Amino acid sequence: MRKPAEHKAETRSRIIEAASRLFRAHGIDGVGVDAVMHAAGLTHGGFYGHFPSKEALVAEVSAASLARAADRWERVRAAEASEPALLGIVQSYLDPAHVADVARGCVLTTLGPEVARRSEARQALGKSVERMVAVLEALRPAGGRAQALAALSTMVGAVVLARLSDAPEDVLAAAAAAVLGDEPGGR
Amino acid sequence: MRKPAEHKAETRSRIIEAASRLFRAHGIDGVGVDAVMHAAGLTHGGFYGHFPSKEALVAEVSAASLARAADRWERVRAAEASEPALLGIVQSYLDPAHVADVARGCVLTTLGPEVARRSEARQALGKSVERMVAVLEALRPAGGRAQALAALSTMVGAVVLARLSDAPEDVLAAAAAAVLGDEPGGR
DNA sequence: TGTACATCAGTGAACGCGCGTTCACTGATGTAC
DNA sequence: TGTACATCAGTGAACGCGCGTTCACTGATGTAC
Repeated sequence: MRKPAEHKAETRSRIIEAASRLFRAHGIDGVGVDAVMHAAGLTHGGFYGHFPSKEALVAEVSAASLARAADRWERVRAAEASEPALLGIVQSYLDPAHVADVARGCVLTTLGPEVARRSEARQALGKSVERMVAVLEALRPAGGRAQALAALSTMVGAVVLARLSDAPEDVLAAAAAAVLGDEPGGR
Repeated sequence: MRKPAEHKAETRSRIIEAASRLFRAHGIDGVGVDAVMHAAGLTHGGFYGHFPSKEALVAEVSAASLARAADRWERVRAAEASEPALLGIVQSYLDPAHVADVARGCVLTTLGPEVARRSEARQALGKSVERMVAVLEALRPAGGRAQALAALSTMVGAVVLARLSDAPEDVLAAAAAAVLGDEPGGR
């Protein structure tokens, strides 16, 4: 069954993409190696030709998913002026569609606590978080890094809470108002 | 082995308390019924005399843990004036000790996404979240419910991010400044 | 007050099942001649 | 150009193990007489 040269790398990405969706939707411990391989159109035995362990897949998947989010933010920042770029990033993050689509949701909100318990995966996330904070800071430099960190905290927390809430829109709207500074209120 | 009348209820709480610590520390799927029962000083077979299923335990544990947090917030609110009460609540939530002590950490930050995937447990959380929001709103009524929701989002997100970060104090300090309104910056 | 019995919280063996991982094998492809 | 062989991505059976759950049993306690 030997395949053309780049075939293995393609299969590998297919495994990562399948795992990325499944882990976010059902949790890391909620998805077995065989389910991932099946979703990638393969049988479970082949897995260990691509990854040394499930833990290694988890680390790579977490890093890859969040890196993709960071890429998107940087692309938006490069393509638009600060104000519309910030608006676009915040509104698409704090969107009911993001809350509903767990399988494609931001890793920080879907797997954050689970990844925090796994040192290998945790460390693989750091760089992308930093890039996201940097984008937020660049889009509103006056607030400095602290305000960027607070904004990201608000966004992540709002999506987590919205997924637990019966009225997700309220949480999202409140968080968007706070992050974008529309009438922060009471200060 | 029949025990005094209230003994069964005491055992039940012991199971809930053990599960509460273990689930938060290792994730719901990371802890088996036997580990919970062992931590409660019992053998696994007795579990089903107290709960119909692991899922039922998960729902009850989530609800109980968050209700305890809501109790604490309400007690602080009742005991102190608004300003010190808010300061106390926010600072103890955004404390490095809270980030480090996962086993006793707020359910929203330790099990949020996991609970969001389990409808029974998710629904059991709603009331306590609402109580926490109500406390925040009461402590700063001018901002209304929206600001309270945003503040809770920031606090939850900050602890989640801090647990993923190599510099948790930065995230916590930034979130505390944003929530307490010390120099929100750039607005 | 003392004895016999019913209760039932907790025990521990057993169940079927799915997990992560290993490994001997297959067979399509690239390469050597 | 055509044939023989080596490679190696992927297969699928098998492994030991721990899971959630069931169940026949135990034995300390409360109750009835």
